[in-house]
Amino acid sequence: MLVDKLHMRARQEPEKKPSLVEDAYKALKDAIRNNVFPPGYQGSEQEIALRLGMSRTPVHEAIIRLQEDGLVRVLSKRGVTVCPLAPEDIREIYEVIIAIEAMASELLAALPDEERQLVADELEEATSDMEQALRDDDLLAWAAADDLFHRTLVERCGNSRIRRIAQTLTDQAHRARMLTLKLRSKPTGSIAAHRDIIAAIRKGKAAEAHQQARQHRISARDELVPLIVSVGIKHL
Amino acid sequence: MLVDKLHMRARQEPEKKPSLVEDAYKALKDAIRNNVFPPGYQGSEQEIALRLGMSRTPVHEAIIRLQEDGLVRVLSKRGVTVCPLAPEDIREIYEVIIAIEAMASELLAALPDEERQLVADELEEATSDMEQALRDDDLLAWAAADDLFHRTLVERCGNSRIRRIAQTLTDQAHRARMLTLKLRSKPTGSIAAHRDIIAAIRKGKAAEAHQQARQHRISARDELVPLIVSVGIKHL
DNA sequence: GCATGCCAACTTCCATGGAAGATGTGATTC
DNA sequence: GAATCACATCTTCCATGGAAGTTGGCATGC
Repeated sequence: MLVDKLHMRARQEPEKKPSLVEDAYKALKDAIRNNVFPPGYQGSEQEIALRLGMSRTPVHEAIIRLQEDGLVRVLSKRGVTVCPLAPEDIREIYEVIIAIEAMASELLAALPDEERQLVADELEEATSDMEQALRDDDLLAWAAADDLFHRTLVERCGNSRIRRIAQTLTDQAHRARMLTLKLRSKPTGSIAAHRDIIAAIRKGKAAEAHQQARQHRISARDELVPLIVSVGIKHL
Repeated sequence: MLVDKLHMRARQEPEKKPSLVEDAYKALKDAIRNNVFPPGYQGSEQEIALRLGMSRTPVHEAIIRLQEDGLVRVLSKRGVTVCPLAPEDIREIYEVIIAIEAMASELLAALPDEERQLVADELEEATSDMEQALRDDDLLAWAAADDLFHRTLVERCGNSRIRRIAQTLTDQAHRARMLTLKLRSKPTGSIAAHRDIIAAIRKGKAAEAHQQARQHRISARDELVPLIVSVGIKHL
């Protein structure tokens, strides 16, 4: 235990201390993700503070961070509003994801052999979870496993900035993702695409991994964006 | 004048109102960029507030934003410190830039003809400025023109998230850039590379524009990172 | 009925004070 | 002389109040 503590210190991990700001940030982010505050919702910091049982200050500061993340917007003296996502925004987000994840895959494929195989194993596990979920007809489990695959991709690539950017983007896109999940047909194609990416990583073929990941996300975009447009949703 | 105001409103531009937080944010960012607060500098919000002639609150909130940008870090109860950049960070930043700008170029090349040529003209202008600066032996002007080229690339690509991410990254890398500017030999190669990118955009060849921009930034990374390592700088 | 202007009720924005935590210094103990 | 502990001082963190700005409604005038 003592060793653990020292280890933590040595690892430069500055010890998490739960602050009210952090609590508010997480709670609000979660509330937005799960449509507790639907897009377009407008409320006051006072009201949110009351709901979270804290003062206005930590709420205010959490909202500053959420605004930096692009999730909310404060309308100077008129309250804070949850940013709605237009199809245009989804397109933008996917364009960045295409570029970012392709780079992440490329970096993974350039890792030393041992670690590369380890990551590939993790990716493979997430992919078989998707397979299983599909057999069980459990869309939510499928989405969770798919999420895990893509999260692993960026978290293991060795670039903290890629990880952070990808996280912020998927936070934004989460609502759209949940919507389209129910709308489209069974996503059987993803599994094969994931296996292609994994294979390229295993072989250490950076260019191929890049191309496969890129194509996978391009396909996703080309499927989702028209779908969203077709249902006539202006924002969500 | 009245027309202007109406025009602004119509354009959904929510009217900039200079708030103290915004002032503090810009002032601090600028101070960090220009090494007024050198990397590793540690100070208190109180002190900064005094220096900027305002209360602690707006400074505190500005620092939250700067922390979100990755420029500073607040050490809970021990002051705020300016994040030093290790060579590792430079590598990370460039990896993201490689991916992001390649995508931006690709998007530019996919624009409708008219706008594409317009942007190409802008890019060409920045590039000839670089040429001129090189003839004048004015490194600072060269850097400014080079900056403008890359900024134009991402600002005109039609993706606001790409623009934002690129801006944040270049803010972080600015110090490193200024340092290496003096260290390396004359950057004559960039001009040809820029022209290749411009040509691809003019022709509307998305894949080629992507590849050219990517290669240009890869070269930059492969030149800068070893350079920084070679001078034995651990962080800056 | 309709436009106009005032006003009360909100909102964020900023200042300030106290609470709690971190740090370094010096007294105390052995 | 070295280790330990109390404490003074500095820091961020959070609460709260007042200032300034925005909005919607209501009275007023025609």
